[in-house]
Amino acid sequence: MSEVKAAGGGLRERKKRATRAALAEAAVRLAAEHGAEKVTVEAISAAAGVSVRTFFNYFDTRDDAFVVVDVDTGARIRRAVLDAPAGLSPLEAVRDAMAAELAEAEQQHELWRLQAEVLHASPHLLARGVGAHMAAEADLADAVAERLRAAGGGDRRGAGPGSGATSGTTPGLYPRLLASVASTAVRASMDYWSTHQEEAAFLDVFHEVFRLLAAGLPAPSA
Amino acid sequence: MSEVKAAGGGLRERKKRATRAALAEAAVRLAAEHGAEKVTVEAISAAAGVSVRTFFNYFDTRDDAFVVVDVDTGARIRRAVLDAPAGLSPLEAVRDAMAAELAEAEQQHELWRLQAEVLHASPHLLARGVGAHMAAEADLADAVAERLRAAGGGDRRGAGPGSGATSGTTPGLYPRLLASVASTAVRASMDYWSTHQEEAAFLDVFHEVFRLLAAGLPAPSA
DNA sequence: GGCTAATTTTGCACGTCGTGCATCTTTGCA
DNA sequence: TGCAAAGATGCACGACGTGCAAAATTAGCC
Repeated sequence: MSEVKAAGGGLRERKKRATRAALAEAAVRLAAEHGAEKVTVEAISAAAGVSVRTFFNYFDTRDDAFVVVDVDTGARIRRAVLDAPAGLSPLEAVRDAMAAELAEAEQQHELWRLQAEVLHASPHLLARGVGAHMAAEADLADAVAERLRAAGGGDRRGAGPGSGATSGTTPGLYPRLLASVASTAVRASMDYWSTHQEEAAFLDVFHEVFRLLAAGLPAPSA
Repeated sequence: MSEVKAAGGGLRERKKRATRAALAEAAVRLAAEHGAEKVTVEAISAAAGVSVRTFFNYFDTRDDAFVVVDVDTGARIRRAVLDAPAGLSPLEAVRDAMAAELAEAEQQHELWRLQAEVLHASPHLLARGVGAHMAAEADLADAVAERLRAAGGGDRRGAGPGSGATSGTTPGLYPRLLASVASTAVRASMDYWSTHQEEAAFLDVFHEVFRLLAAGLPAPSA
């Protein structure tokens, strides 16, 4: 079921990662050219030089190939949130963790840009993207809850179940909200930026979005 | 392609709405009982007393049946946002519009509850729900932009493209962000509430979420 | 009631998706 | 080199989703 191991030095792991990347890239390029709905699994597989059956060894769904997310992004963000300076608010910690990750992702400029176009062209895939990030969202909520717990020390008003979480229990309302809102913020930033690529840099949009969130989404005229 | 007309007195329209509702209800009930993935279109169609082909006359996708959203919810919310008292902030206007809509939805208590369970059980469908609300999200962004334009009058700092929108142009960053964050807030509320139905009323969770948003998502301990 | 036109439902054929299973090939290791 | 583990492939099969044309239902009219 699309098992994917973390970075390993072995030749096997390396090849698997390469194949997965090749499939994802082929999917995005074909979708950018012909439209996502017109791209069959057969075409993607052929472009990547593997059989159709193999495609489904890497992705559970055709659409997953367009949305591909680096598997250990979640783990890195979790760590960044936990390791962030104690002075930062949860929102700031999450912002910085995501910014670092996005800056990295933006390095493969062309492919990322193509993907943004593809996702923007068919909202259907945007939703799939949200789904792909949903597990990561849960992890993020956990990380936030744990950070709260660490910061709160003995007296952890609002960190226990109800608005936070003890490690091992399910996160409360606040961590979940923060995680989902932050994910949405990324999506909104990408969506806006993908239609204004010439006017603004993505990271500028991203930071403006978090500024608005931290300010409580006040009317822009005020 | 899943054409659905607004409320009409004709016998034809009435029957279409009834069939659609019957299909959606059958889908949710079957999913709640057997798990969403195990429910075939054939089973849903049989339960609703129509042919498989007819199912696809009402829904583009099997999953759409689980996620069904009242088609003119979007229009009602738009109107509520525009008609809200001038003293309310955009966030408050959106909150109240959504609260009214959700209070209405909660009237079919049992079915709504079942649906919440089904969606929560398979995150896959939650994502589909987001997708279903995506168009509504764009409408909401438009409404927010228009409200800003109306409130700002001649001097509409931040309402024009860039952070708002003139009616007819595509919404700026702020309206899009507000719309997507508000939608996410609803989703987060439902998600949390669906695991705490005994402890808290849904609308209480909902209002707490918007309180947190308006406060800029501060750490709960502060 | 009966007739006609419009709309809806239905069956059928077809292509694509996604999965289980058996087999073959490649990799890792001694 | 030879053996064991893991991945790739082909094949069969059920389910999804769509176009098309025929049958059934409804609305409007006499």
